[in-house]
Amino acid sequence: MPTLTLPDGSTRTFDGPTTPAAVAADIGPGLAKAALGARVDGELVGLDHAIAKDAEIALITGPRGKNPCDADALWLIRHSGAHIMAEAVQKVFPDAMLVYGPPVEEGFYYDIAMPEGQTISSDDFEKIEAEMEAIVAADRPFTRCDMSADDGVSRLEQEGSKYKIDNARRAIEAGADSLSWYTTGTPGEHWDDLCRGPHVPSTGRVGGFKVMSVAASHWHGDADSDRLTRLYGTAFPDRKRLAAHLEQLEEAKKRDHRVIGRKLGLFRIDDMVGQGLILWTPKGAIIRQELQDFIGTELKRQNYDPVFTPHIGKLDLFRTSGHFPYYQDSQYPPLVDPDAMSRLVDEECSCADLSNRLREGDIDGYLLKPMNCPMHIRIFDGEPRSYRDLPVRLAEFGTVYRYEQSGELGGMLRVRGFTQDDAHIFCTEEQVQDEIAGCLELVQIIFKTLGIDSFDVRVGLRDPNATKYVGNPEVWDRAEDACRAAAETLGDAWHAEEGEAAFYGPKIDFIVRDAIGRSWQLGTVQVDYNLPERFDLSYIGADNAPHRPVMIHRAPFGSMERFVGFLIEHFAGAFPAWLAPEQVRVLPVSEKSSDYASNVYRTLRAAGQRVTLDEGNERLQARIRVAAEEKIPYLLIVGPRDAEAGTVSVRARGTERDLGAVPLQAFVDAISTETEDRCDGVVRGLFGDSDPA
RNA sequence: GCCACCGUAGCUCAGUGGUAGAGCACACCCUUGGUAAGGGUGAGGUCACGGGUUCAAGUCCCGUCGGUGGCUCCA
Repeated sequence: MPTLTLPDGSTRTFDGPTTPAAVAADIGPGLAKAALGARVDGELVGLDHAIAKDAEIALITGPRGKNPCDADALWLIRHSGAHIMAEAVQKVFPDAMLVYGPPVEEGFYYDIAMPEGQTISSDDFEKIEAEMEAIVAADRPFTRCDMSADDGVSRLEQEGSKYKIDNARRAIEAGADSLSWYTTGTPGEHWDDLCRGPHVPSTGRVGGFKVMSVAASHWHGDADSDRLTRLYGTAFPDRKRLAAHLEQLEEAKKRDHRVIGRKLGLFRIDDMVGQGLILWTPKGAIIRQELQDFIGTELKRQNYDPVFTPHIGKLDLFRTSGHFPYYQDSQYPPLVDPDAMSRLVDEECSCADLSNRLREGDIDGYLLKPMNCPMHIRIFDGEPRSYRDLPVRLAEFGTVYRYEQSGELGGMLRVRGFTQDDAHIFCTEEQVQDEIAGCLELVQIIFKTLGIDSFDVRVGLRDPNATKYVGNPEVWDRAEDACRAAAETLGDAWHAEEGEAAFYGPKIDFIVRDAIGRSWQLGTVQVDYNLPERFDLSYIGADNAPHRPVMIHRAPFGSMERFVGFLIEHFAGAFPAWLAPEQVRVLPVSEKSSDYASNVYRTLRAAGQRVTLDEGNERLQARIRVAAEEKIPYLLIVGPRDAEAGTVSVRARGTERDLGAVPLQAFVDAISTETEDRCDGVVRGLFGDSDPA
């Protein structure tokens, strides 16, 4: 006699074992029709799930009206969508073997092993979708069939799919004592697939779906294992929500920094220069320079010492740091000294030999620096240090080069040459906590000033079961506590991840998402016990004995390239005035006002604003449209009326008309304050509207 | 690096093996217009690059380079 408790606290008692479907029917026919699945004692289950004892139950239904779809409902729909797509694929490609098809954040995928020589291309999507359409239209029930583990495995062995056998074995190893299949329709008659479920009650409940893309993947995520075809799809309860999702994706693409960057002329990647190497055009350079100036003032406040170091250094430096040859795969090959090169040519040295001898250290060469720390360490070590000198904070916008795999490169977000807003803090063990706090404060100032409020903070801790870490455990514990405590000061969301620490120390990373939903690490703060050891760093303590300093690596922006790439998307190109490459554009109504317009232009220039004068012979509307597309924060429209009164008509970005006319000097003062204070809304404040755009 | 797709004017894109196209941007002319596209004319191309098939290739095939998405990596 199970008694079930509903989310509102009410209870219902049943005579014997029951199912969510029966519970829904008991409540009402509407709910019975709308139900997709249920959570029973927190576990997501199908409507046919047997409930034999008292439990808490929440029925899951599709969305009503314009409400967003419940996450559980979407999960069920997409999981079922993956099955429907798999069935369709096997109809189109009968020899395709299925591997694994889970729901994911934006939809689902199915990994498929295609027979030798066959591929799925985007041209096939239409055929697959047509088959899916037929399966959905038939509205066949998802029917679950359970088998004992032994019977299930022998069935799979008969069918001969090594992938499904593997899935089953893994499930059994994880503790499953039976295996289940889901049929889209009648078992024995219709298509089925090994699956733990649950699913929506019938195929018709997957109301809107689309095959999105095809990509390669590896079995078990192992690059050395079988190559699979991964087909991505998405599904929604209805076509309307699918259409809304697709439209949202289109919108997101318009925010892509590669699209906006080209449109606004912020940066270029040039084939002739090389993959993953950013050319900062004048407009993009302004944004970067403003950011560097911004953080520069904060660094001064926090007593950092700026330094400059070269782009290349001897291989021995990076042998000592451990970067070479350990990370050789992600470095540009070393540069060999010209004299040494001549000798090698005389010796008829082969490439393989050269590579070996560089690795062994027989010949020296130079490396494009993959990190700045070894250089900063040599600066620290260049003079004797007393505990009274600590902490030493060396800061540099240091450009580093890493030979990232070509398939990984993307716009400004993943590149081969980038400039870190890097600094290394050399301090005592006791100072670590305060120094980390100082670093986080920097990150906070940056994020707050730029209005970045959606980010993840990940505290990377060591994996308690691994032995790869350097430094002693008590020191690690203290550093990890310091990282946690510092993250705590950020208040909201941070999470610790075991095993995410670097081998040399724990770290705090700041992670954001780009326009199309991918995660990227921006700022980072890392404690390092390894490099001081490798370089044998020391300072003289109060006890007149040498001690090992601790190093902290930190880059609040991460890299200028990635940060600006992200920022372009964050602002969708509409930068606040202090960052905008062009802050103000003066638009004379007609040539009659061009003298006054020049006067306005010169006044703003003299006040240090980045201003242009558009004297084109287009109509005012056309010039406004162009300026609006260039996302210029302020347009000053000046005509005879303004010339007469000595005013400017201010049109702020994003407004339909000008805010009104103000005396020229009032505007100059307001925008100067707005840009100097790196804030928003001062100009608008002139018009009694202090809301930022 | 791997798999799939893509590469035509500065940009966005049409183009069925048979003479290279459009819109925007650009230049010039007309227009002097008070808040998101006034009109006209013109210039602009080794169809990514290199081979091949064919009477004929932007179009078909192979290779290279580059881009996109994903996988794998990411000190």
